[in-house]
Amino acid sequence: AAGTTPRQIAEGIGPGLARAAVAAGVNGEIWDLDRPLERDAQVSILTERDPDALPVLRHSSAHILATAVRELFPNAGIGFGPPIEDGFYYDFQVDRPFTPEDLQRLEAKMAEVAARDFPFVREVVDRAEANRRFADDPLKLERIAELGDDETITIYTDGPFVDLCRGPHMPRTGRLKHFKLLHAAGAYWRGDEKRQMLQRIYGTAWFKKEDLEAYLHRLEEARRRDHRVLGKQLDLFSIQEVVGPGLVFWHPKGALIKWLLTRAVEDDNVRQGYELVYTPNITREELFKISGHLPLYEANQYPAMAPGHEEAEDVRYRVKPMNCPMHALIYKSQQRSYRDLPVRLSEVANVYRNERSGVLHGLLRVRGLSMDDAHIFCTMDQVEDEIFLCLDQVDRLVRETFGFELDFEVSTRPPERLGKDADWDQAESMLKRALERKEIPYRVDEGGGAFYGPKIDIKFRDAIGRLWQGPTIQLDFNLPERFQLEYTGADNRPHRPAMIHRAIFGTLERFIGNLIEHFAGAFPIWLAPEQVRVIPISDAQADAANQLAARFKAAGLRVHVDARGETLNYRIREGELQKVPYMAVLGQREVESDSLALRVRGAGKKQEVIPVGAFIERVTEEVRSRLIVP
RNA sequence: GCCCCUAUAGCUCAGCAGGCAGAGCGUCUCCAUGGUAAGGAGAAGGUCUGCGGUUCGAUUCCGCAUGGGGGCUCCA
Repeated sequence: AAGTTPRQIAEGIGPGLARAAVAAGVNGEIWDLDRPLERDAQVSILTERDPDALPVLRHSSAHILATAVRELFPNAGIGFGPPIEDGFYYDFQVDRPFTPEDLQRLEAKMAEVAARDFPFVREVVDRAEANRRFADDPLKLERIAELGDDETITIYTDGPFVDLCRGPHMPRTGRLKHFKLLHAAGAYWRGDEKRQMLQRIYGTAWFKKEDLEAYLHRLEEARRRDHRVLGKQLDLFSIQEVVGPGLVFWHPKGALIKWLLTRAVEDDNVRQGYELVYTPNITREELFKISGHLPLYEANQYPAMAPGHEEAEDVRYRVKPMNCPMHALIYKSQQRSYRDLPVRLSEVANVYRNERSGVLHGLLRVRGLSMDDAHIFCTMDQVEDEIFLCLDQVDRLVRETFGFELDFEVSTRPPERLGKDADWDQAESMLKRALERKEIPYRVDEGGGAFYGPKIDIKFRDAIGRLWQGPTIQLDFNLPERFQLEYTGADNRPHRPAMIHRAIFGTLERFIGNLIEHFAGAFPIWLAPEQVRVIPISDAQADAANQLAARFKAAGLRVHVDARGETLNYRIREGELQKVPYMAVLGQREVESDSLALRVRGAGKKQEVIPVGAFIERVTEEVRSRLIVP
């Protein structure tokens, strides 16, 4: 009914629903509870059972945080406070950074503000009024100046706090009950690193106590799986100061996983018709001038080295940050006929990128990367089939092998780009057709492609629901041009091939980091660096243990014997902590009957005594069933 | 690179309002020879990240550097 507000309507429905209402939708559009309807309309009330209500709760929570900040820090400038996944943040301009004690005080103050149950009041103002109201807040004035003339400027007030905001909000602050401030950090104003840095406070908010607790538990679970901690505990890798940040040492157990993955992708490549190549780690920088990476990519490259012996002063070498130009050179090293295409070159190669120090993070962001890289040179007409084969590989190596659920996104032409529109049309439709042929649903990021070609980005979801960047398939119109790559067509004339970059695991560092967190260090039998640990109960079984281990080894299993002079309990505990999938305990009874007492990782006291032959059969079969290396 | 936090034994961490450093685990030795998540005893092990400054005296306070962490920006 025109003239009434959604709140009035909600309150008319009944007290139960009115309490549940957090925001209103009018004719499918999100509206404010206090904005009177301009004409008769269909009104729907968002209740807290509706997942769409959470962002509203969180946005209001951010305002309540700002309300608390203003009470404790009256001079604070107010930045932005949007809802984010699982929570909210708000940026403030304050004369000193927030401390953990500040967060505690603010959290208490927020509870107080919420308990006072202020209504969120919406007010429409004109530009002059808005400028007057926020005259002492330069951050807000900047925002107001940017608002278009056709935009409605709204102000929200909850108790003492007034904010420029588009809304919508909960009806009252009292709705906020289950929240927590998580941490404070610096953040650039408007996300621009050239602008000043504000102090950001992150928090989370939920309708139900159980949801908040479950969320905090998830955070705890993520910390428990941290690959940097597990990497040390399980002795998988290290990063050492004398060598430098972002440079990974793979210890024997981590190296084994890396080796298995490398073999998996190399074997699959060969079966798929790729050819393996090896290219140098350093090159004269001329190469990157041709490719255009210099000077464009220079900030991410290590600086040039001195010339080699007897070389001119201006001949400089660089360690390579990517393989593409080298693979292009191999393509170019001979005349190519259309009959030779596609040429598929693959290489698991070490490349080095001089990443800014602040971005490094364990295995997930490093400076020395092992890329499972490949480049396909083909005719434009072959692109679709080649993409299809790449998707096949992704399906086999990532989805089937690890059971990851995949998420596909196609990024199309950006405003600034190279290449003819006709080529982009064809390329984009081929990417999409390849996905459709494989019956893969995908999202489209319009304009999200690189300047040199469209791409498919693939993300995968780990055991606790987090999405990670996985495989990428990128089309490139630029390098074939820069390197003047050609093939002779059926018409006996030179043509330019298309080039596809693709990586299945991306980088082995990042992928293994993801795997460590996904499995929480408890790798499945086919990936576990140590598959079986043989534990003789006493010295009397030591020889038998070594003989048993030799039989396992002969069957292709990765086995260790723990015959240390420690108690059985102690060694069992150690095996569990090291997350070894199987422990084969050997006492007098087992030795006499050629059997072993099997303890399965995580199964506790539950154990079975089985004949050695049966165990070997069972485990080798288990390995074979998910074998990523034939 | 930017904001903040942080650095003590191989690991995880106490400690020191400024007076030549401590625990648990791990390592080594000895005893115990065990039936499914830590048996007992003893020993070794530290220029308290580095360089400056303040001070009679600095691991402790201050500055800078380096590494690490939480974010921002960037990204595989």
